[in-house]
Amino acid sequence: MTYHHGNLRKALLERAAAVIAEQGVEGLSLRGLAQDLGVSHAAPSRHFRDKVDLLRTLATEGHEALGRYTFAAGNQPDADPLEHLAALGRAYVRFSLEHPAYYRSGRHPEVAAQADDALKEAYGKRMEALLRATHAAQAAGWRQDAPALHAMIFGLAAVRGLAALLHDPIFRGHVGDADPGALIDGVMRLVIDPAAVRASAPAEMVEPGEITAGAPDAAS
Amino acid sequence: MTYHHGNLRKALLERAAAVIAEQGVEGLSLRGLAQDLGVSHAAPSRHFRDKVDLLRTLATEGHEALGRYTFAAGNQPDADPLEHLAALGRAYVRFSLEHPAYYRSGRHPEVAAQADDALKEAYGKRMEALLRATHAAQAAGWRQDAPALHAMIFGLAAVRGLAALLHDPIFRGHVGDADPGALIDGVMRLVIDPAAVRASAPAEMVEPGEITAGAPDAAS
DNA sequence: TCTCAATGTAGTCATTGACTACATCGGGCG
DNA sequence: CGCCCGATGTAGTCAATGACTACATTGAGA
Repeated sequence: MTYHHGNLRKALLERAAAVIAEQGVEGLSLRGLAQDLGVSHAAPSRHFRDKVDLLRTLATEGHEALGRYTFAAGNQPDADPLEHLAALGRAYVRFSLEHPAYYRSGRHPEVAAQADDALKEAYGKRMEALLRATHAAQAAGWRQDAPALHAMIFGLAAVRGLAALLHDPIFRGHVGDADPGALIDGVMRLVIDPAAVRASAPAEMVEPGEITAGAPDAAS
Repeated sequence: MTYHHGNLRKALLERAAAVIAEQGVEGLSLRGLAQDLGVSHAAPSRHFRDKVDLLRTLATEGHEALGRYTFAAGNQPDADPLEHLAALGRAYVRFSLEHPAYYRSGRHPEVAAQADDALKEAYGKRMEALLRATHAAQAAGWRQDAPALHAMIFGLAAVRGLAALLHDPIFRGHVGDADPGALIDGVMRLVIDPAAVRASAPAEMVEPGEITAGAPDAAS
């Protein structure tokens, strides 16, 4: 800690995440970060070309972490494809609440406008995983009438919008006391909508009385 | 135009909207605005206390305009409550594409964090109108099993999320050529889901078999 | 006509991002 | 073993910006 810091890059990312969680991206300043870590104001430039570069790095990490988080949440071995998809959606929203810095940096307009290959690839991997899960759910009877792309975007829009609402102080002020957990479950039930699957003709065999019974073939 | 501008306040709002539409909120500067309009750098402070005050004014105008826009789009006299709700949703997303400055200022985190009474009221009016439309749709058989609040938030999250996706360059890059209009229609069909209503017991008389017929094209 | 509130101007300061030149450290190579 | 050089951090600087203060101009109404 004398002249060289040790791992300034990592420290910058961690401190930035803490600041963003507290004050949002708008409250982040490179000079403030340097001061917090006890280095000179120019030190961060050795690790990040500019402010967007730091945010983009955080955003890329966030997409990768979100991928692991949703994978872990959706990987219950006994879940049928519909429950799997619902679990992915619930995990997405919970992740946004538990890791606000990842959420905010990942959706910052400057970052999206200046995305690099690493960020695009991390984003693309999530989309591919989601599309696979969507296909599996459709094969199990969910929204079979819709194009897979529309069905995927429908689910993605719902969870992204719900996360946005839960991060929006104006919305939070209007719905008042609502418990986020109950809201997430309730909304995701409307997105996945097992009743509609049972009402239409299911592709796999589903007994019309069982609600969440196990369709064993959960295609990873 | 010699010493006094005439209507600087209005000119500032209009120019700000144009800048935001082009470069986003991040590209907006009060001094740049003043220069564009040929006034001194301190002139804007006579009409807006600070930058957030200007954005908040734009956001409030935007919520009011969105209310009128959706009301106009959803007010087809012969539409049933489900089509009405779907029209509101489609209008929301179209509005966000046609008026990006209203959309972006209205969802800026600084603005949401520093909302004043006027903004909260404009927001609340939209929520009330949406809740009424949701109640009507539920009375007509839509998602009757869900609490009205959950059903409303489900629809709101879907359209807000879809708008966010359509404004996100990374998403746009991944879905490629997709036509926004077709996407909006396709996703809203999944949100409103007339088939599920007809499959369960409808409150109003609905003939099973017809899928998308009957509704006059909600073009315009 | 005179007054004064509304509106615009000029000057200033602190903060911030970004750039350049210089200092220090430490590992690999002669 | 010692030197060299790339990596890392420092100090200084500049332009852009938001926000503040003091002053100037206008025009409507008492």
